[in-house]
Parts: sequence; structure tokens; C-alpha cells
Amino acid sequence: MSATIKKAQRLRADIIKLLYYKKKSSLTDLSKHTKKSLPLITSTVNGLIEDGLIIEQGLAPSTGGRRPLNFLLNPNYKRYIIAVAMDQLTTQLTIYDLSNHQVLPTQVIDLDMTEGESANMLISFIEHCIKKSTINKEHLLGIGIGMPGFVNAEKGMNYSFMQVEGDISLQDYLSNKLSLPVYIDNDSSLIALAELNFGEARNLKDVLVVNIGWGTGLGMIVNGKLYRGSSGYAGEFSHIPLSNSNALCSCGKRGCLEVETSLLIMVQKAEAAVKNDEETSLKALFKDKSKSHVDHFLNAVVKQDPVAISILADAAFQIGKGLATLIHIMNPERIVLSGRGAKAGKMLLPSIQQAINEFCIPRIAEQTEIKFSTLINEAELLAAASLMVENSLFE
Amino acid sequence: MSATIKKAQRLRADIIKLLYYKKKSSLTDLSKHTKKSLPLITSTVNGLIEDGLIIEQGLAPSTGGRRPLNFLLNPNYKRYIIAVAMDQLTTQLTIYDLSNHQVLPTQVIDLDMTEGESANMLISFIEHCIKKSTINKEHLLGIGIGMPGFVNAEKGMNYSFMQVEGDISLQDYLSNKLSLPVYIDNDSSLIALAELNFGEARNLKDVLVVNIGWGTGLGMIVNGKLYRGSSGYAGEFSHIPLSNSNALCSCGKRGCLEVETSLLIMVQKAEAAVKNDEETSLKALFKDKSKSHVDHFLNAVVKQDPVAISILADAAFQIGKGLATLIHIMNPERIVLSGRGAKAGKMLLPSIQQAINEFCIPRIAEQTEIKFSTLINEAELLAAASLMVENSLFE
DNA sequence: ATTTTCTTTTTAAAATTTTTAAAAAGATTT
DNA sequence: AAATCTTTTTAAAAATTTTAAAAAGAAAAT
Repeated sequence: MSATIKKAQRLRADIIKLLYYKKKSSLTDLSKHTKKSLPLITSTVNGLIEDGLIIEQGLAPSTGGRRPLNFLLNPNYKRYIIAVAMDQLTTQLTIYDLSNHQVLPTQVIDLDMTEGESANMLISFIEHCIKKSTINKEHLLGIGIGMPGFVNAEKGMNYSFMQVEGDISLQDYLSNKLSLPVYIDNDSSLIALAELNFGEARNLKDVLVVNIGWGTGLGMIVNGKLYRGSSGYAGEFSHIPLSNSNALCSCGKRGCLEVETSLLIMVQKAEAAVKNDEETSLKALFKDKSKSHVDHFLNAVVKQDPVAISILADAAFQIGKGLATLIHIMNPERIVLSGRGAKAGKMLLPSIQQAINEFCIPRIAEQTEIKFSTLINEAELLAAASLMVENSLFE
Repeated sequence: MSATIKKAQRLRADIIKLLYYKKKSSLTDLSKHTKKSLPLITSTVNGLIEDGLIIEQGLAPSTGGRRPLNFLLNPNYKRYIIAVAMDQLTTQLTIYDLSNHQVLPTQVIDLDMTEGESANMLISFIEHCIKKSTINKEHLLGIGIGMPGFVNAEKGMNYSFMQVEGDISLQDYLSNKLSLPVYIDNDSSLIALAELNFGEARNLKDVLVVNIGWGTGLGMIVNGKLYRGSSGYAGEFSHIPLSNSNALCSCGKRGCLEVETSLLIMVQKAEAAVKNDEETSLKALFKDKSKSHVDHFLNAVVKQDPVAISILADAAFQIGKGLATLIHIMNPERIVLSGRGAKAGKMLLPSIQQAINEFCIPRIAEQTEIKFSTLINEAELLAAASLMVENSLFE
């Protein structure tokens, strides 16, 4: 008995998840996406309506025959998800409802992940935000967290940062202390999930999502699902041997893509250019300490500062060379450029395209479309929320 | 009604396929692998026994409880598969029974795939072999063919070789002319399938199979299935930008892996060495025209000829560098070195390993095991047969 | 403008499949 | 040698899918 109850519960959760992603659907839609029969969907949906989780709302526009009824999540069914997006130095947090509306504006703190107490600092930050939101804890489904490093999402471990004492995973540690379900994942994987669920990879099967930021991360959508590799390390794009430059990478090897393309390195190059007294608006911008050098650099790019553009173009070309390799190996239908660095948007494309043209067999390259993310800043937070939703049974 | 009949038929076929791959299985085994319930499997198996397709044979060794009954394909159920493995110049053909025993010894002809009449030449070769085998055509399940080039297995098209006139796929053309089901696939994909079904990738989920031969091909097993990419071109390993050498590749680009690593190039280097009067046993070997230069070269390697070894080591190092990239991207649990060039076996490993150590982050590299294929020569033929079996309904 | 035909969704009944539980068969332990 | 424990096999109950029919619109034809 209990196995079939669980099965029914999973179907209920699947339907809720579909409505979470698609806003509204007909019974036939739900049947197709859950791969369950219509009668079963019908009765399950009726059960969900009785329990007040979803409502029926109006008819969908006709596609030729009888107009289907639309179903959507009941706005009065109030459940919330805490979404956390971390990078080495800064942590963002917001709380979403099931319509992906922020019920708490994004909160930011400086939090050094390499520090020993970082896990506990995160815990008190989260607790502080929960208090601030005044949301009843009963109504919190849980917490989704994106973070850099070697993360094994299944085991809930981060092997690079935020070590916790004892023989317990970071995920379990946080979950125990906060008395809420917690799920963690690698930032690049999450950004790929965001594009898959809400962005430019939606409804596609084989997509590569490049996370341009401190490093150059990669999330791979294979057969419509995030591919993590046999031990969760797939997509280590930034340390493939590629560059002709001999510069030493932080990983200890030479020739890594990261050496040429990380935002950090670009800013360093910009700082060097300023020191070298090159003609650039960055000189003035860097004096304004109200914003970080990164922000100044990105602004300079948008304003077409020649030095900034040239630094960016070099990096973009290297990224393009890396993408040429990926295209040959993976033959994706689309590559989505996402992450903080993708803000520079259209500036990157010519150099990337040039590298792809130079290093790809045309027959293969023409199968792959390159797009920019439209989510950019919110991507990781959205996906952190969907990571939690994905793992919830809505009990 | 017809849909459920088809479903039942597919289950029958799935059971036969499992027995084809695993020789013998218990009902529980079959249930687990088909993901169907035991009662359903039991009744389907009984049906297959009644129809004479499978038999019950003895008890399996105990694992602690009641010993399960074993089922296997009825040796009197005689069905055969024609397996064809092509390369640019040579075509091999054999006929297998459902136990993978050759009922016709491997036949070989020279067949230039680039020639206009190559498809028709293949057809008459196959017809000739069928006649020679004296097998009743009713008992032939069909033909599986592996070939180089850009092959779209789903559409049955080869965009590189063996063009046929008219608006018809190569697969349909062959099938019509031969009045038998025909399935084609890329050689590297097939070799990966062979390793997955019969070789070193068995029961694993994420494996890369490198086909060392005229070029360096790649077949990818992702989530326990062959990954083909969005348009069937995934795994174009040999044209990724990698080499520092500036030599022009046949694809029109520079820096391709192929320029350093194909067997063809290696033999060319060996020929050059002989011309340069270097101290090598190849000089004498190349005079013996009974074998190809490729065979001589491989023999020289096995006999530890220093020039041959050095050529091979250079190539192996480049392959290793390419594998380092793949390991970072795919994080596979195993890499299998297969294909004709893998004959050189243990000779390759040190250079490959050295490159991987040099270019991989240790944490990632240690997740991946490198193995040599044990199938080597028969791999493509076996997989060509299994390609056909995979697509048969055994009606 | 009204009827007919064609689509598509929804409901209901029949057929199939899975679950669950019990029985049977063999191995291991007391 | 009996009792306990595992695992496979069989049988009955529950759940799910298939199939078919009905209902509801939209488009086409008279």
C-alpha cells in the first residue's frame, strides 16, 4: 500500500511542478508531460483541487477543437522557497512564492566561503532573513543553494569550500541546524537548470550553458536533463588544456582556459592597463570606490571603452575556441551564454563567432545556435528555488 | 487493440534481446531489466516458450534462497544477422546467429567508398555472401552496417560517402534492393555500442570509447546509452583544435588532433623515417608486400622497433591531451581504447597517462579509469549485428 | 445562416499491468 | 534434523492504461 501511496504522491508533486514551471496547463498537457494516462491525471487533479492546491481557471484558446480547461496553482496555496546564490565573496538570498515572485527582496552579505565559520555565518544569515520575511516556517518548503566548487549534489557535499566538522554532509549540516530541507548544487549546474526551466534552453534536449563569471563554468543539458558525469564533476570547462599562453593557472597547470577568460583575470588586465597609463576611461572609473572594479569594467565595456573591449575580445576568442571543442564533442542544438559576464552581451559575440568559424568544421558548427541568456542576474536564484521545488513532495 | 499487441510484441522482443546480450537470465532478471512486473514477464516468457523462441534450462547457482530457473534462446530457433564493417577502402562481412557465432567466416573485399558505384558494389557483395552462406532468406533478420563518415543513424543517411541517386536514404536504398531490413551507423558509434553491449563498458553508465584507427573517433556512452548529439554528429574528436603543430588537416583547418594521431599519418611518418634512412626494422618490413604498411607498422610496434614506438608515443601523447579535455568535460567513469589502433595496446598507455597527468586536475582524473578493449577486431562487426538485433521485432 | 464535418477534450467501460501478499523451494543456522 | 531466513514463483487484489464513446467547439459546406 505505502508504495502506491508514494507513487500517487509523486504524481501529485509532478503535476504541481509542471504548473510551477508552466503557469497553466490542460489535462492533456499534464498527461503528456507526466506520461500518465488522462483518467489518472483527471482524478489526481480533482484531488488536488479538493485539497486546495490548484484551481481551474477558464478555457485555453482553441487549437481547432473543443477548448481545454486550464488549471493553475491556487494563489491561496501559500508556500515559499528560500533561494541562495553564493560566490566566493558574496552571498545573495531571496524568498520566492510558487509563482516565482520575490516575497523578500534580494538580500546580500559579504561572506568569504573559504573561511572556517562560513557555514555557520550562512546559517545565521538565513535565519535572519526568515525572521525578516515574517513568513510562518510551516509554509517554507525548503532552501536551495547554489555555490561554486566541486559539489556533489546527490551527496550534498562541497569538496572545495565550506567544510563542516564531523562526518556529515554540508547539506545535512545546514538542514539539521535550520530544521528545513536543504539542497545544494554547483553554481554552473544551477545556471544551466535555470536556462532549462525558465530560459533559453527551455524545451530543448541538448544544450550547453556557459557560465561566464569568476571562472568559466559549464552546465550541460543532455537529453533534456542536466548531465553531471559519473561523479558529479562534468563540465569542468575552465581547466581544459587550450591556451597557448604559458601562464600558470590557480589549479597548478598551464594552458587552462581560465587563465585567459575569467572575469577576475580580465579585471587584472584592466588594472594593468591603467597602471601602464593606457588611454582608457577605466582610469577614472576605478577611482570611484562605490562600485567594485568588476562593475566598473563591465560598465566600461558597455560604454565601448577600447581597452576594455580589447581585453574582453581576447577572452571571448578563447572562450570561442573552447566552445569549438565542445561543439565537436557534444553537437548541441544551442549554446547559451549566461552568468554575470554575459552582461557584456553583444560585445562578446563577434569574437566568439570568429573563433568558432576558425576552429569548427562548418557542417557541425551550423547545427549549433548561440544565444545570450535573458535571465543573467536572477538565473542562479531562480534555479536554486527550482532545485528545491524539484525535490519537494508538497506534503 | 493494435497498440497493446504492439506493446506485447515489443516486450517479447525486449526479452529476446536481453537473452541475446546476456545468454541466460531468470524471470527476476528479466523483470528488472525490462522494468516490467514479474507476472507479466512470466506469462510473456511462457508464450515465447510455447512459440519455440526460448527454452528453460536448469537452475542458476543459489544466491541464498530458492534457485531461479534459467531461460535462454532456443538453439533451434534459427535466425541470422548480416554484419558489415566498412572503412574507406575495405569492407568486412560476416553472418552471426543469435549466439554471436559466425555461421559464415568473415569475408573481405576492397571497396572504395568514395566511388560512385560503391552502394551497388556493396549490394552485390552482400547478395554474393548470402548465396554463399546457403541460408534461407526467411531466416535473415536483417543487415547492420558500420561505416565512417557523418552518419545520421536515425535517418539512415551518410552525408560523407556512398551517395545514392534520388531522394532516398542510403538505408532505404539498400533495404529496397536487398529486400531486407537495413540499419547503418557510424563506425565509432558502433564500436562504442560493442563495448557497451559486449565489452569493457558493460553495465557502466558514463563511458567514452575511443576508436583509434584511420582517424581518432569517439563514441560516448551517457547515462548508459549511446549519445549522438542533437543532429547525430557528437564525438567528432579528431577535429578538435588541440595540436600546436601547424599542419593542415584534411578538414581544412589547422591544429586538429587528427593531424597527429591517425594511423594513416603514423604510417606516413614511418615511411618518411624509412626514406630518411633511420635505423629501423620497418625498412625491411615494408618490402614485404603481402601485408599492408599499416600491419607492418603495428607489428613493428609490437616488436618494440624504436622508430615505430617513438611515432606511436607522440600520437598517444596527443590523444592523451585530447582525453584530458574529454575527462574535464564529461567526467566519465571509464575510457575504453578500442579500434584497430588499440592493437598496439600497452605501448600506448604510458604516453596517454603522461598527458593526462600533465593536463588534468588530479581530483577529476582519478575518477576515470582507462582500459583497453578486448574486442578490437570483431567490435564493429559484433555491434553491427547488435544494431540490427536492437531494431528487430523477431516476428 | 444553418447544418455538417472535423478536432480536440472529457468521461466511461474494458483490458492490461502492477502491487501486494501468500506459497513454494532451497540454503543456512541452531 | 528442525527452524529460520532468502529468494523465486504463483495467485488475487488494486491501480493504470487503452480503447471507445460522448461532449463541446471550430471550420467548412450547403
